[in-house]
Amino acid sequence: MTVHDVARLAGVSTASVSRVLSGRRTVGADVDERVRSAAAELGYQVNAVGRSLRRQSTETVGLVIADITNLFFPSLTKALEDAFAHQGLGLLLADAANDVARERDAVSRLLARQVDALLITPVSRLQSRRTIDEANQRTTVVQLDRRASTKAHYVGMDNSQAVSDVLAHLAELGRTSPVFIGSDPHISTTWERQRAFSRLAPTGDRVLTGDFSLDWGRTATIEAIERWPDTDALFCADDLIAVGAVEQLRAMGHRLPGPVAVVGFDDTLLVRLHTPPVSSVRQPLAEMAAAAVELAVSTANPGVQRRLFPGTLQARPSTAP
Amino acid sequence: MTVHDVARLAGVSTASVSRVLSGRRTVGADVDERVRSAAAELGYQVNAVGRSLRRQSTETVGLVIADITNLFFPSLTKALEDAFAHQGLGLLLADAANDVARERDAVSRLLARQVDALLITPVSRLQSRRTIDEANQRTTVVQLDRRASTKAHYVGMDNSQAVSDVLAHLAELGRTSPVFIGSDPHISTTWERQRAFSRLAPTGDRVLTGDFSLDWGRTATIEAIERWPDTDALFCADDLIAVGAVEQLRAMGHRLPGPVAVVGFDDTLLVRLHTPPVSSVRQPLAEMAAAAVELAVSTANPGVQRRLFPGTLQARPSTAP
DNA sequence: CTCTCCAGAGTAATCGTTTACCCAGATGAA
DNA sequence: TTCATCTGGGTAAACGATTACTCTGGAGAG
Repeated sequence: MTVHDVARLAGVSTASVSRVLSGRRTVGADVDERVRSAAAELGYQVNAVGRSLRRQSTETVGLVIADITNLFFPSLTKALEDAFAHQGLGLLLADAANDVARERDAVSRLLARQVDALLITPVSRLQSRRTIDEANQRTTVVQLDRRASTKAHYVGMDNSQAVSDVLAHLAELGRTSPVFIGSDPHISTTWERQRAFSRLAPTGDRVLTGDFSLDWGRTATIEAIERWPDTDALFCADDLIAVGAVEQLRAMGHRLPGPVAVVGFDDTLLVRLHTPPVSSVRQPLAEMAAAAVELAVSTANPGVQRRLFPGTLQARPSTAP
Repeated sequence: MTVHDVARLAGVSTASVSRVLSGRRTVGADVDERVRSAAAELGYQVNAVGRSLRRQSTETVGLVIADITNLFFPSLTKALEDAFAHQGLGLLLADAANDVARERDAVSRLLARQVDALLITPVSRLQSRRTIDEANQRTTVVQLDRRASTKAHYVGMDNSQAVSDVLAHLAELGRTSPVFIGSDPHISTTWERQRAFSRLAPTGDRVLTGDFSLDWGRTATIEAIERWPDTDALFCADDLIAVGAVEQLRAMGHRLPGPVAVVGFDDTLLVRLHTPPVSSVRQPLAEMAAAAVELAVSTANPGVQRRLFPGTLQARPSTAP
């Protein structure tokens, strides 16, 4: 079922069929009508592969997610899928499973498929740079949430501002001795949040780093309370750690809300549905996705763009007085 | 950068280049060597669009997810991505956002892209049927987790067995008056679980149906306890409802573990990290994904396949004595 | 020595669509 | 009336890779 079949049935040339169906040039009323009804009769649908080859554009963008089991990324993926589908663009998904080598592989496969743009949440702040820079020479690359290269676009949250907001919130409640529980410092978001904390918090040197897990939240909590007994807030680099911290505090006999507050990042279902609910910084996913679309489809090249969006603290019982 | 460039540099024909790089026919040792080094020198990478057009195969499968915000589906997506990437197959993702019209759209877009197979978790047991049957005439369709048509392959969990296992577990603990809290009965899994419950449970007529939400879990719990005061277990169609039920029970002053047990489906992070942890039936995602791959790539057509895998109850405090 | 067969290599057709280019006829201005 | 312009349509050349087909030379069988 091709344009030729439609053309034959309609008694016109393939050029006319293409013109009618893609609407890229006007044609006479009768030809238009004949083509449309022929196409309808045959149930013809354009073959996107042939079109892509000729047009040199696939109307598809690649998305490389650092770790799709991390609850935050499905939310981001959904926001992106929404935004791109709205533009008629498909999303070719790949998971890097937190592994730089798999990430490089995924990027290479997506490039071979001639994606019109590549979205990526880099696995590692340092080690993903080369992969991104190489890809950036072949297509438009947009870094999302995390960043590893200054040569490619970036869309994310203003972590500095977010950290500052959270600290202000804590201070308002009289909590002035927070400890930062970081996750893996190879992750750019964690890294940025931690640096902002060090710069802005009264107890800026109280920082622990570990990995992305509930257990790390638990052990870090024990360590924090032990090393700094006057701790009155645990500022966690992400929600999973925050939940671990809350669990540990309760296991240690603390009440929540109580003497030690806990706050996380990303506002995933995890903290919203937890008992008690845990405060967390929400990223404006829809706006970020819209910005990603804009950068991905922009033909004009006004240099590398960096778009930072404000995060908003969702205050919940875990930080209540 | 095309086969022509490589051919010119290597001093051979494009046919030879293609043969070496795709490895589909043997060539002489010197030609092989010359082509490889020319390709390496130019950094040539095959253009998958051209290849797809000629080979009439995109090495890509489409995945239409009913609702990607439903925590279970990201896990499924990850399992699928893993399994298909392993075969060198890409995953083109679309979200139906729980809407039959959007689902139809997504399917049509994926078909236009000539996906080699289409994976789908149908939005509605009844209304998705036509979309699936139509797609099934154009490519191989595999229904996953949920099903709407008997004419297309299906890979899922044996809900009957799972329900039976859970009831046995409850009975062992002396709980013989369970209530089933269903979700939207248009969802095939919910529907099957509910029917199995009605058939197998001693209190098979105690069934409430609502929607996929925490709040429904809450209100259903209230209603259940009110209508059937001897209720000793809440058998929920999914984890979100189960968590809602647990929350409501606690709000009503029940202890957990305690007189009323709660069990859910899908074993998402939600129930694993909840306090108290909630029992749930785990689906064997990796096996299901492997089966999906097998069906998707199978060229031989031995008729419509139905692959059911056993679920395993993860017993946790919410059903403890 | 002749004939068949085979391996290795090249030529060119092909996949389905778009579009550069061309042509005919009509329109309108001078 | 003449010439430039415009409109609507067709022809055929792309896009990039694969592969059916062809050709050549050599090996092996008889």
